[in-house]
Amino acid sequence: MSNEPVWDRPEPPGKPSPTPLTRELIVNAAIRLADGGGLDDVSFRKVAAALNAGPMRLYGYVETKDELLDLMVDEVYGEITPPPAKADWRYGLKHVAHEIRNAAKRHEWFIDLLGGRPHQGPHSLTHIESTLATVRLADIDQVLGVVSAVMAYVFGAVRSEITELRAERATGLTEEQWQRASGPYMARMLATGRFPLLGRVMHESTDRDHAEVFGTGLDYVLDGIAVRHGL
Amino acid sequence: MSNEPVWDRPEPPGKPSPTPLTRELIVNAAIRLADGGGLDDVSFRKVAAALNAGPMRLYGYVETKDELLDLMVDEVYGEITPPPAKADWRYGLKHVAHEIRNAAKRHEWFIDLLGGRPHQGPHSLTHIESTLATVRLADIDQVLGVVSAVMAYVFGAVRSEITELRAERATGLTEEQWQRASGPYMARMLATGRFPLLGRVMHESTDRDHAEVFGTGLDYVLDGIAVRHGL
DNA sequence: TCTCTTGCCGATACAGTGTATTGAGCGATA
DNA sequence: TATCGCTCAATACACTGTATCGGCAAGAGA
Repeated sequence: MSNEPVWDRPEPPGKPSPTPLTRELIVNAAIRLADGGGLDDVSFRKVAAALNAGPMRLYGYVETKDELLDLMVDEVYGEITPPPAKADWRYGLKHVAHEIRNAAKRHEWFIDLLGGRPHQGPHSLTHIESTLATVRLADIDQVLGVVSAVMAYVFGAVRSEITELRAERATGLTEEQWQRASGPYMARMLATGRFPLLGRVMHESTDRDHAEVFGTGLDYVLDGIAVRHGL
Repeated sequence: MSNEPVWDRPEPPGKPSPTPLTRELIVNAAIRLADGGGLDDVSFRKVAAALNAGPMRLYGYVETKDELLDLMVDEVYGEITPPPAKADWRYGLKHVAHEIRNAAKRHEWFIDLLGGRPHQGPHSLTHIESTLATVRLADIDQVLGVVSAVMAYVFGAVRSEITELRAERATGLTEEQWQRASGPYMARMLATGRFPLLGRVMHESTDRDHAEVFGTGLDYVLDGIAVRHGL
């Protein structure tokens, strides 16, 4: 249970222990592990081992694994630079969107954690605040609606991009190899003739730059906002 | 590893065993469990127990747990009714969007599985095909771009909605109770004065109907598509 | 009808997980 | 110096996905 947030719970003060250890040290170690081998490599035992400590030692600094994951997410939010204070709403939101995408490129696990639970860490909060500030509409409900819509698109788009990237990596990088792995099955399916458009997508589609695709989709959302609110 | 998809791998033929057991039975049992207690309740042991079988028995029908999850996702895709064949593109995409949202309302775990791995099941494929078919643009790249953008928004929006719903449920339904749980911490944060807009959101914001909020965001995306492609 | 073989099912086993509990050692205080 | 309290590590527990193995039961061949 323990829904009481912990972002400002104090750490134990001085630790003349084997290695001094901080919550920050723990989070950084966890992030390094996750960057290297994915979220599966983030276990209390492995994180502790990376810090020359026993697993149970961590519980002095972090109450539960979910809390550790929250801390990791907030840390990444801290890496995200806010849009220039007086930026145009459109430029500002674009900035935020690409900033999140870049963060997810650096830390692929980030996107897996993003939608899953509420983010109330200090970095998350300042991030939301600065994003809301970009949209200068009078009605706060409209501001929230606009930001939520953009974020929804960003989360969804980044997630699917990372997923695709992982899938490519898993089957071995090249389209060639994919043909050999999922190919036979997909070939059979396409041969049924029930999926003509999917067939066209797979055969005719030119693989465009991912960032560009992301930007185009984002422009749909921003255009829609512009027309609806006359901006 | 085993990237070879399994959607049409044949089942073992006759089973006059204690209970006959089918892949479909297994998937349905898993879905029932997940509907009841979330994805955490989907373990081979629990699913097998629900079918009066030993855990290892399932491996005759399902190669791995990930495969079981894929099958569950595809089953839910099967519940989604496609848009009317000759529907207007806008109406068609709206239909698909709400259909997915409704499915996620029935099966909250669905959205957790959605972005995470590629969906190549038969129901998933026909779903994608019929969605692509609603967008009648000549350039297949544009068709894909439009559908991807809409789906990205839908996934992101539904995910955050379900997440919020779960959070409410966890802290005990009422705003009142939330105030007592996360309240003190958030109150402290807001009291710093560093998050004026967030404060306004929490205090002034009227809690609108979720479906309506979802629809408004969706309209942003659709409007943007309309203006970009002159539809 | 009896035997052999084949294939499936369940029990057991293993490595891993998050975390509760317990015991030992050490630093600070009385 | 003796005691208290705190911290860290070891152990333990329940649980996960899955590999392996042993037995049983049904079908095939003589």
